Amino acid sequence: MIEQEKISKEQLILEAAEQEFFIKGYDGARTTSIAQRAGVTHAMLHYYYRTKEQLFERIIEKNAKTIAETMLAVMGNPSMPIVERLKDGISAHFDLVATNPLLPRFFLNEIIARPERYNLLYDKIKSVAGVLFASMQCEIDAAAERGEMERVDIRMLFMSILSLNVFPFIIHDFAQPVMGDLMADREQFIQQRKAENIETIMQRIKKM
Amino acid sequence: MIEQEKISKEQLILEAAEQEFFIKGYDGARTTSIAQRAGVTHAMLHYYYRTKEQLFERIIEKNAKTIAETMLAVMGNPSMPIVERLKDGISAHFDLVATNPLLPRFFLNEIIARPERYNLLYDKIKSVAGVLFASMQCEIDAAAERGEMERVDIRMLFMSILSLNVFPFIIHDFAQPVMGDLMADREQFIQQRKAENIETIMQRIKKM
DNA sequence: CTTTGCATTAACAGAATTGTTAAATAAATT
DNA sequence: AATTTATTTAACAATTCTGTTAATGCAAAG
Repeated sequence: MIEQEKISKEQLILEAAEQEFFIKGYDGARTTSIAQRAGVTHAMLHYYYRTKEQLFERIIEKNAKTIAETMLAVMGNPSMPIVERLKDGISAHFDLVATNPLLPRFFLNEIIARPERYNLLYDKIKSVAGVLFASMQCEIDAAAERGEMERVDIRMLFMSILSLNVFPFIIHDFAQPVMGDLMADREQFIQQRKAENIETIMQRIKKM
Repeated sequence: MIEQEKISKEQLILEAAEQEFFIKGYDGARTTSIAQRAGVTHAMLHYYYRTKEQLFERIIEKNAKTIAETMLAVMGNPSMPIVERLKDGISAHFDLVATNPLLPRFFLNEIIARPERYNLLYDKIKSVAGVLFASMQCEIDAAAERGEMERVDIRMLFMSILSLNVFPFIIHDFAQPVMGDLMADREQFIQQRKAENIETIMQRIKKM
């Protein structure tokens, strides 16, 4: 035999489940449909993952790290001066979202439908965010004092960056036919969009 | 008897359904749960609306006008000079989203899960958008020529405005505990956020 | 007051979906 | 090879959810 393409059925099921859950959400996904997509009987799905619930947990686990990384990425490289740091943060965050374009909508929907489920991840984000916001606000205030940038509220800026970086991927499929040729070449559009977001935030914090 | 608070059961069911569908989506909503929320037996729901499907259609119909209006609002008042018009558009759009904060996420989720369902509304938006983009791009180019603003692509600008105006409402519940006191007073936060979005876009199109 | 039509309820039927099990097969271990 | 362990299948059980129906109540019109 050939050096088998030994992608185990267990793995196939996991990948099929991710696709299904990302597009249809927990409630919309069907275990039979996941199994079909993976090319196995649905009894196999239950054999490996017992319940739909537990299979879903595995998908969450698998992506929790990416979610946390993505959130952190917005903060940029702490060793850079603040303006460069912000630029770096926007860019790194945008790239991570672009690599996992379905993740934010999925995760937001799930956390809205069942907030209690995500207390672990959530508490972590909350505590880390508080500290990072405080330290970055400090740097911004200092830079503003030196006349290097506008004094702005980091939390508002953060919300703007998230909005600009995430929302275009949420409306991607909806917007594509409306935008003429703008989004025809995905790679090109993504690069343009990234530049646009950086430009927009840089203008916002520019000393007036 | 008193001049009865004659909110018909039919109406109660419709309102309960809207809440349920907006939060949980079509798949997550349960007809029994909607009936319970409305304080009627679930047979009543079927008596008035026949199927879950048809009840859902009614919710879509009821909100289609708002959706269309909201999309149009971004374009602002055509009789104003372009820079003022953009400012007006952002403001009007933001207000509409703030009044219907759950609508965008609901609608986007539904259109992503079942695109074929919304061809009517969709085609309309598509044809209108093409014309409006073209005419606004014209005005922008002319204003840029006169040195009144940066020359920008209206479609990119549009996407930025949508992102800034819609996304904060999508992450509202998630962000609130993370943001310290910033979002404690809803009304105040909404006003601040609106100002922030206008400022961000105005800076973006300012002549450099 | 009785007939007509709408509103309401409870009980039930059907379908879809998740989950189980026992038997069969294959793979690995001794 | 014999034994054990893991994988796979098909059939089925249980539950949940949607939708129906037939009986009952109730209010207005004649």
